[in-house]
Amino acid sequence: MWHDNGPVPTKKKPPVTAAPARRRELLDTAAEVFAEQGYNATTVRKIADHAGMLAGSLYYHFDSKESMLEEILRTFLDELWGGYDTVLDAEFGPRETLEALVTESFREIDRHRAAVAIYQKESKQLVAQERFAFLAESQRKFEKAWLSTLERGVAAKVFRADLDVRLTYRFVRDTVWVAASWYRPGGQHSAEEIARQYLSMVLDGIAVRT
Amino acid sequence: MWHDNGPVPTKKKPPVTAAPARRRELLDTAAEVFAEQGYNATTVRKIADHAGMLAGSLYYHFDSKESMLEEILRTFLDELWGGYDTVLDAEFGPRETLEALVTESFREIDRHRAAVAIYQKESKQLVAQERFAFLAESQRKFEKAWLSTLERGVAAKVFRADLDVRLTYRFVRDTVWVAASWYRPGGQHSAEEIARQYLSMVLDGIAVRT
DNA sequence: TAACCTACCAAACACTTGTTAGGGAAGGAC
DNA sequence: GTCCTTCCCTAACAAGTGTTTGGTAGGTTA
Repeated sequence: MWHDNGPVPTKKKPPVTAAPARRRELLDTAAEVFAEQGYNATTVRKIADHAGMLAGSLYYHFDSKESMLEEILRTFLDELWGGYDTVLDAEFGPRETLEALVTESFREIDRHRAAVAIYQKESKQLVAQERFAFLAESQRKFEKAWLSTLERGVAAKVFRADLDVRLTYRFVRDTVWVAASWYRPGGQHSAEEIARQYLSMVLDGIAVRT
Repeated sequence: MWHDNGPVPTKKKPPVTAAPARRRELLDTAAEVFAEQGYNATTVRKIADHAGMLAGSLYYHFDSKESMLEEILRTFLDELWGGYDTVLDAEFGPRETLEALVTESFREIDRHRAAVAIYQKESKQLVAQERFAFLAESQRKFEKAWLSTLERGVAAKVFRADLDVRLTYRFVRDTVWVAASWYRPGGQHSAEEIARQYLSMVLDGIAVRT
């Protein structure tokens, strides 16, 4: 039987609340390795190598490999929804909303390339675990935002009436996020340029108008 | 020192040449598990479970987990290029070629859903291994076929002149293959229907023409 | 009947995995 | 000086990994 003896010094003290700079550094390198090799194929020893330390030392900062993954994804989604909510709250017209969402997405890829790649590759298997239930919630919000934008556009006659909005949603969603697998910040195209090209394709098509 | 004693009966005789039906069955279930859980997260014991046997028994049919993966991908790519080459050899106009390639791709997803999902998820990390060099070759052929089709279209003024063909190629490629992650044969839409919707979006855009 | 082949099982192998426990060096606070 | 905190190392652990070896039930062939 246990008695509640107040804040017992149970073990070490992993700094959970105020995130030190070192913690961020380690998460960044971990995200890089996860994105490059895949989560399951990444061993904690590889992460430690890239960080210039030994495997066990990681457990001073984090209490499991999985919790590193969770924190990486949580941080990314928090910032993503910061940007998205700003767009959605502005209550633009459907076309402008779509343009802003796409542009914002490519900006997030620019800022969180590794996290997006991980999200895109692993989220499908992760949502099954209750620990990663926040992924499912994010996906629902995401779907709702996009579907309602497309439907508003069809209703306002700015998008074509014969559109299958669910299919269109899937196409747009996938194309946008999968870009994280080939996008390199500082490459030929900026995030805004890619967004412009993509929007021009999706909105007006690649065929010459006759 | 060894002497060459001719065709020595080295070990058992794994049936490499003529593929028995059982082999195909096992590869199909393996592909299913690989696609669902990811290659690295899939243990040979899980594959054996799904096949109703024990892990060691798999090694009567195959000589490694990796060789199962290789055979799955090889079989898929062989059939894929069967379809693609037929389209390319027909020498349609650029727009018709693009339509045929997209349609053929969705048909392949319909037939090899699991293999496509694996290919899409793992190929990037696999091409580094020399064993999977055939993936790189396939990617080169793939890129060449698409780029030349797009360029032909721009030259013939059936595709817009301000198109960034490399970006367009990436968008189309990704959207098509990533569909394997949500497509379910026997679902609401047939492969041809999805192809039609997708082509309508890419060619003519989703915006209403003004 | 005897020999053989096919397709599997049972049990182990060497190795890698994520994780933990204890210790210690460096540096600031008192 | 001593104490304490931060950050890392050394060394090991148990569980899980892909793979191998030897055996065997059942059918086919000679």
